[in-house]
Amino acid sequence: MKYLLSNIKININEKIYLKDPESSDLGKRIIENSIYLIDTIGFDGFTFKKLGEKIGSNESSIYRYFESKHMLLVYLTSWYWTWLEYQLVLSTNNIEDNKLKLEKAIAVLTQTTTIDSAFSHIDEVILKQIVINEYSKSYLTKEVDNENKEGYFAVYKRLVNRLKDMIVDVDVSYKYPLTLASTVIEGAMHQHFLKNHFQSITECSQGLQPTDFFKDLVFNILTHK
Amino acid sequence: MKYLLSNIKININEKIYLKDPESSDLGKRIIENSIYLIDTIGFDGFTFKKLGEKIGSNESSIYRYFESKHMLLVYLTSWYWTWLEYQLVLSTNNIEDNKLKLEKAIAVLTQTTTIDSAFSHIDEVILKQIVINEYSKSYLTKEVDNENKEGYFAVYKRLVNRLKDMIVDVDVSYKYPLTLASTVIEGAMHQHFLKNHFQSITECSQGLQPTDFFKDLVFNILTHK
DNA sequence: GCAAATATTATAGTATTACTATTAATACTA
DNA sequence: TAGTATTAATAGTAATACTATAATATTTGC
Repeated sequence: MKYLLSNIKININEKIYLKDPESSDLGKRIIENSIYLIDTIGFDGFTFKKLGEKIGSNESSIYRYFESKHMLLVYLTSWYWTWLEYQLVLSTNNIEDNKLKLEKAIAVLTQTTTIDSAFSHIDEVILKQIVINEYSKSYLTKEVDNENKEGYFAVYKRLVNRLKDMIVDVDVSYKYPLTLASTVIEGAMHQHFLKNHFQSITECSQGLQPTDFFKDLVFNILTHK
Repeated sequence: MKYLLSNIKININEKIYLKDPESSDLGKRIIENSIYLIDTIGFDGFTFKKLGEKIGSNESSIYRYFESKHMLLVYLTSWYWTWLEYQLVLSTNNIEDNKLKLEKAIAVLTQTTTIDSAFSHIDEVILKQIVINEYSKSYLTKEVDNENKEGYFAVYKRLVNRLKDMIVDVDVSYKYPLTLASTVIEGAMHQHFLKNHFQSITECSQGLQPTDFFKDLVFNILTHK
């Protein structure tokens, strides 16, 4: 899979950045190190000034790539969802059996990322942590409707729709395929968070993964129709 | 129910505030108006200075009640979950049939709040909106583990446990009662958000409520065991 | 190989935020 | 009426989230 991916570029909505970070060395350093820095100090404590210090560059240079730290978060999470969509398609592409296909899809979408792919300057494992801890901050804002119109959340919505399609393929009669799909994707992130910080309100742990719960959930809902 | 509640005081963990806002007129004005102001401008844009202007008081006076705006959010959401827990207990108390009881519980926990209760200075309907839009910001922080130890999220966790108990009463054999309970409570908030801002990834709308989806989900999971 | 264009860096500056500290005014209580 | 607690007013601080501008480096096009 690494080999397959190595010449692929993840395309991000051009409205999200001022200058494409993939187009320069500085841009790539911004992306690579913002992932580490946000993971370490959290998005709330993260500033372009601190990032500038970390990469030995200037705050003002970073502003030439992203309008604000909010837009950088939108970029990073869009990148992640695009990458995950790619993983999803690669993993389910040739599966004929609809149930097996859905099972695989749930696994890809709900498990912790362990794959370190061919995108050398991006650490997907840590990026997933950022998505778990910070993604909702990108849309829980007063600007969400405008930003949604600009297409900032398009990839995420497309991913939910892909899962929905696979749910429908398994059971056309099920009344809430979209709601189930969005619940699985968001719910998995939430369970990963609970596993790490509020263990008393989930069975999920090292031994039992969110994936196990969601597979059980979805197939019990669908097959008993 | 209004009558029943009228002499009840919602008790909040004393570590959350510096001075009990229920103990003074200014305190109550802080709570009442912070709810309206956060709903209007969002938690990110909310400041104690703006709140001071709104209530004709001084920024520094508000700081005598709450250490920071973060702690005010923790207070408001703790108040909401305590109030919801009370609603839950009142609504399910005398129901003998475990299935009916669980059904009622899911309804209370996942529906939009329409009840305007006896707590005159707190608008629960708007407070619920704040919980939907801002609650996750109270725990998606680097301080979450310390604050969790201080008991800031205790009511929320207790609520999840109450729902779990009712799930177990309906089906002891089900393997993930806690994960299901936390998924229902958090998932419902998420669906309300999607309904308002990302309608394309949920069937939920004016006609179809998150409650319908979650009742269907839970009873399909449990009864077919 | 050199000028022009572009990218990056450095410096400075601004309004706002999220507070803290201090003092003054007011209200309530013994 | 004095003492105490509460609230208000004012000032100040370090940091944030930027913007603007000039200087320097780097790339590229001919």
